[in-house]
Amino acid sequence: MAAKTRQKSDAPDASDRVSRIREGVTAAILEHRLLPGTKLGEDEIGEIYGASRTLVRTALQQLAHEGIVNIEKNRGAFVARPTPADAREVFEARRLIEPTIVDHAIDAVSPAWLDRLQGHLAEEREAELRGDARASVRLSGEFHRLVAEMSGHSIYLGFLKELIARSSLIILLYRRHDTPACGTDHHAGIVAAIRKRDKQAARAQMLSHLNEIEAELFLKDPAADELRLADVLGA
Amino acid sequence: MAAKTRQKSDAPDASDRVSRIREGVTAAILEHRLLPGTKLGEDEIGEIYGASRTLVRTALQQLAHEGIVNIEKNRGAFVARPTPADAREVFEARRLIEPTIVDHAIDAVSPAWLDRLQGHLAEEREAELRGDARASVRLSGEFHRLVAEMSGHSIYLGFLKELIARSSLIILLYRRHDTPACGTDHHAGIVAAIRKRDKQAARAQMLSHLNEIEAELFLKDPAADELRLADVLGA
DNA sequence: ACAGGCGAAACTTTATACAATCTTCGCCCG
DNA sequence: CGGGCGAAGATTGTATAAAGTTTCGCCTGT
Repeated sequence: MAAKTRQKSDAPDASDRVSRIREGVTAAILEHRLLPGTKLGEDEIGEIYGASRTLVRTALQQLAHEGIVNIEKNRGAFVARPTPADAREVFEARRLIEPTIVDHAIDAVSPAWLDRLQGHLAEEREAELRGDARASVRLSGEFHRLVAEMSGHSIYLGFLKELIARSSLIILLYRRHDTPACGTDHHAGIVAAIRKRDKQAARAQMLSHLNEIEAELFLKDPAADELRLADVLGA
Repeated sequence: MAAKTRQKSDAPDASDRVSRIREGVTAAILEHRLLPGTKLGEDEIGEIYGASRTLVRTALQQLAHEGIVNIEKNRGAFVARPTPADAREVFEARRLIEPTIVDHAIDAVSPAWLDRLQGHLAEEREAELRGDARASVRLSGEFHRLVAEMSGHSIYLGFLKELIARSSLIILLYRRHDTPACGTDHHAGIVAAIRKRDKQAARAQMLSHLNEIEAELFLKDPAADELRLADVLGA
């Protein structure tokens, strides 16, 4: 019922064309194929998806609202470039919300959900074995999203989708080493706690998981312009 | 800086025309001049604001993303009608986020902010004395938003804006008595705690404030269709 | 040789026209 | 007299074209 209310406005996998565009671009950003600062021209995207600029524009506006695209007036849309301050805010929000989400997930636990979680872990392991960094990044985020879906809390799910997308950009921009996404083992531990219906352990593991991800980042406050230049030179 | 990143995508008070439409409609919904279920025709709104359907459409899509408008394919946009389940989710989320927000607000406390808070309390009292229910409803929500702005946490602010807007609809739909919005006294108490920089008291007061608001609601699960009929008859 | 300004091209923004879909009202049939 | 079918009207979804803004290159003047 709650889901039905949002179904049309926010359809996650609707078959209409604007959703296809949105998801295509989102995937490209989340898999780090589109780097922060990249210009997303309307014609360009429209040609790729065989759609008119009207639809592309709608999709880009949605992505802007989700915070992974910036629309600058009369200049166009660009892949967002979160600042270190943004990064800290995102992770703080995740530390606040995700422990509560796992709580709810445990309340909703069922064999079917455990299967899905287990299957996801398998996918993650496989991608990492393959050395497929893109798939790893994507699956790593999808794990958290899966737990949120499991919680059945549509508002938390919506918030978390936004936070995950931004996190992906943040990790790309600020990670220290070439860490292979965030540890698959952490995810396995969280699933184990969910299976045991041990809320306290699940919350604690989720929290430390998030802390470790953030700890691997290099979040210094640069003069924003310096950063911009440095990145451009690097790319 | 963080704010600048979101400025264009999410501009709260930008001078462009689509923002004017969005804020006009939002205000109408928050002040309970537009009731849940009301159809928002594109031509209709466009004529009011002297804008073409393109701009109206953009504004409505943003409102849909904020959760206060539902867009049904090929049918149009309607003021959202949150279910009791939605209502419980919204208030749970607020209970999670707002105590943390007041914490941050206390960290950012300054004479200027205290003045703004005090001024807002005065406005609220005045509106209530005038018996201006519309202004009361609006100001009551704006208080929470003000605290969120004070916290300087742009992500929490964005989330809370959404939650406040939905809360307004929920209160309209499900309140038991004609309670004069949520108690101004609570707000005064919260401001007092902020002034004293007493985080524990501020969190506790915010929490009990939210609990009291929700306690005044009548959140039974009706057959959705029954509810719809009852409302229509009432209106 | 270099700085400043002018102009054209490319892009976004906005408006309008067209197509598809749904709703509604009337009519016919049972 | 009630229910279902069908066509007209209205509304949304999509595309295209006109308008405004920015940006970049080039030219001129010093």
